[in-house]
Amino acid sequence: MGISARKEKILQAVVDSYIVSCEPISSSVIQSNYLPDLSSATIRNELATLEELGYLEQPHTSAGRIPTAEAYRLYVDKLMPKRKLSRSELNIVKQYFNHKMTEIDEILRSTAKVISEITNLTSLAVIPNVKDAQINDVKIVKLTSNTALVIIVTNLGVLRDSMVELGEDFSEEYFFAASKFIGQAFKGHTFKEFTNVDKIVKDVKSEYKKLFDAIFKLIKNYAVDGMPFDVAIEGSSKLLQQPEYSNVEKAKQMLEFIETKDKLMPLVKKDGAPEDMRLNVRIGKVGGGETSPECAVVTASYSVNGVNIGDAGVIGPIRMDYSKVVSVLDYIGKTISDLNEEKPNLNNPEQDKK
Amino acid sequence: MGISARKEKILQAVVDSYIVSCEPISSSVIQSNYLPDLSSATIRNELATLEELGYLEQPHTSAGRIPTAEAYRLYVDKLMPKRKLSRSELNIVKQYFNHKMTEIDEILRSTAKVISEITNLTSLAVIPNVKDAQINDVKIVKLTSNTALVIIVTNLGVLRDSMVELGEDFSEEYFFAASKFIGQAFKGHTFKEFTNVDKIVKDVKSEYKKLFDAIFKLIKNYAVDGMPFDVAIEGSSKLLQQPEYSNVEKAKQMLEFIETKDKLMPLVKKDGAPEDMRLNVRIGKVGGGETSPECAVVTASYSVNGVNIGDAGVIGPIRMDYSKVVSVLDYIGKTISDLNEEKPNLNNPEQDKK
DNA sequence: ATTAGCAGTCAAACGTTAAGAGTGCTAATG
DNA sequence: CATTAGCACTCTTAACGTTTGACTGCTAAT
Repeated sequence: MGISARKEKILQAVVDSYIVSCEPISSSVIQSNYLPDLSSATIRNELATLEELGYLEQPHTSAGRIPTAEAYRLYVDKLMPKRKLSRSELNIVKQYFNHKMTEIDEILRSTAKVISEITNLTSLAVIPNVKDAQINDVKIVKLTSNTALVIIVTNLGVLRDSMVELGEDFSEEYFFAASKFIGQAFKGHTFKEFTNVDKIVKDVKSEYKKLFDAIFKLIKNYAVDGMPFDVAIEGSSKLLQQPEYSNVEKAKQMLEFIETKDKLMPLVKKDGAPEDMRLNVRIGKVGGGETSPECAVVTASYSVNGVNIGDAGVIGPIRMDYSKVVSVLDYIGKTISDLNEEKPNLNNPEQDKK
Repeated sequence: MGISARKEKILQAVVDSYIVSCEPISSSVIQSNYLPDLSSATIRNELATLEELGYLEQPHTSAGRIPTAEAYRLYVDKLMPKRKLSRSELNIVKQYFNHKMTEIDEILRSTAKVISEITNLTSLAVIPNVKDAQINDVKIVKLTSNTALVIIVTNLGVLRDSMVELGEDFSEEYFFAASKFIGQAFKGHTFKEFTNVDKIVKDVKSEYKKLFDAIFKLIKNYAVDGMPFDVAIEGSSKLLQQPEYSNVEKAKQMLEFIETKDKLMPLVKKDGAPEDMRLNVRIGKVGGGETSPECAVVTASYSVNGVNIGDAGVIGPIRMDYSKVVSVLDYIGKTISDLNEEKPNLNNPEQDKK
């Protein structure tokens, strides 16, 4: 039960136009730039109905129309033109990803940078969880008399190291041997498998019990909470380039919102949408609560080897170039997947430069 | 060859006043709020001479005076009142530092957060170099067939790990043994000692030669370049609270400046000032070049155990509460030094809560 | 259903005026 | 000679009224 094809065309014209100009669109510009075969009066009639339907609004009686959140929604889902990245944009992406990346962190940080550079918007990248990552090995290294460093090697890369504290003073040799034993115990399993307490706690040699328990607890934490909270933000200043934030009050509200990273986290998780959908588009009062500003968040889930390593995307005014954003996110998604020829040392294969 | 005591009093009144109001200061407010025993006419005369001396300026003929960069300079060096932190401010600092911090990164990040929270300004913290840190141990852990992870334990904390790549496939036992040997070789030395190539390359067992060389190169890099480039920024949105950035253009320029972290780095290094001076105050065109905006940067060097671990401070409009900023930086400096009772596991000693 | 044409509306731009804040100068004072 | 009262002068800011021009909505014709 949609709207007529002509209405769709007109709506698309309004959104397309408004995205670049950020000014109310009049019937005459639609006519001259998009639909020269229709009279402006006809377009005016259609605009009036589109306004009744909730897709458009007028700042005041004698002004043009601007799209509502509904209009953007429809635009993204149906009307938006598919765009290819330009040669130079492709090159920018390639340059960012043509060197080695050892840490998940680094990949996401690069992703955020390149997204911001190409879209000219503020970008964000999060590491939501490593639940699905597979543990390849666990290494334990003695640091001081009662602390040891635990390194978890996964199929995605090396995890930010964690400290464990033990009451006793064990030797380096003890940790070396323990590493081998404990590494074997976890090897091949995903973090997710340790969500339930009592799995795989089979026959732990009593001498390693304490250490094993500490590391088990560590891994369980990863499985439950995901990664220690990390959001990378790039290009905050890009926000101020947008005319909707020429009002400092609005800009401040938005910047504050972006800075409180815990409010940002839930936005990249798609609610309701099917799990396999890679793209997540939120338009309007994104945070739900009253405090969250009117804005749009477009993110994509990125995978290496079929395993989700995180989400990245943009945050900005509702009026953004969705078409460009989507194509950038899409292309980067492919590029990241391609990164992964060797594990866990995610190199970019040389033969890529065909 | 300074200015008269009365002029200093008046100048201080202007700066003090302007810092809170951000509006041109008239002779009458100085009289009523600061120097009731002088007539406004006398103050006007003094203001006129102070303007000739380059300490003040008028936005237009019939306006009050605002301080120049020179005035702030004098204010900071001489006129500024010494302030004590309030009870609640002290508590904020304590709360930030009352849990364990294992990594240098973490300390600086916390420092940036607390500075921003108390001063209500954008803060920054950098890790300029670890040249003076002492190496306690070096651990090498096998990751994949041809890569290994190197962990350098210093008296300040654990360094962000680095990857080394070796042509051959060595066993875990090999790395374990190599760790012991190589750890011994570097133990007790500071990074600085490896600036010159040929020191301490005494008798390396030929079997470890290759690995040793790789790690030696790594440590030399730390010695020369310092830490891999890291600047933490907190509270960018605080910038927009300042009236000088109610103009979006100015705000954008400033945010962009803050975001290009490589421009920020040189600002925390004091040029010309004696090495032991902990405080670094820059006022005016801080970056030197034309592109850098008019602003002020106040940073302090922080040390643990007499070793410099980094610098942190604030960046904001020239009109900032220097007195408060200096006292905050000072107090935090002391707090950080106190953190270090155990090494390298920088715990906050329990007995601190007297 | 479409469209030409026109009256009506409203924001933004402009010019004018008035108010008010603050100075510099002059002349008087101790 | 330093200080100060007093006043004329300057310049910004706010307020107000007017004009301009951009669009629309409606009506009547095709």
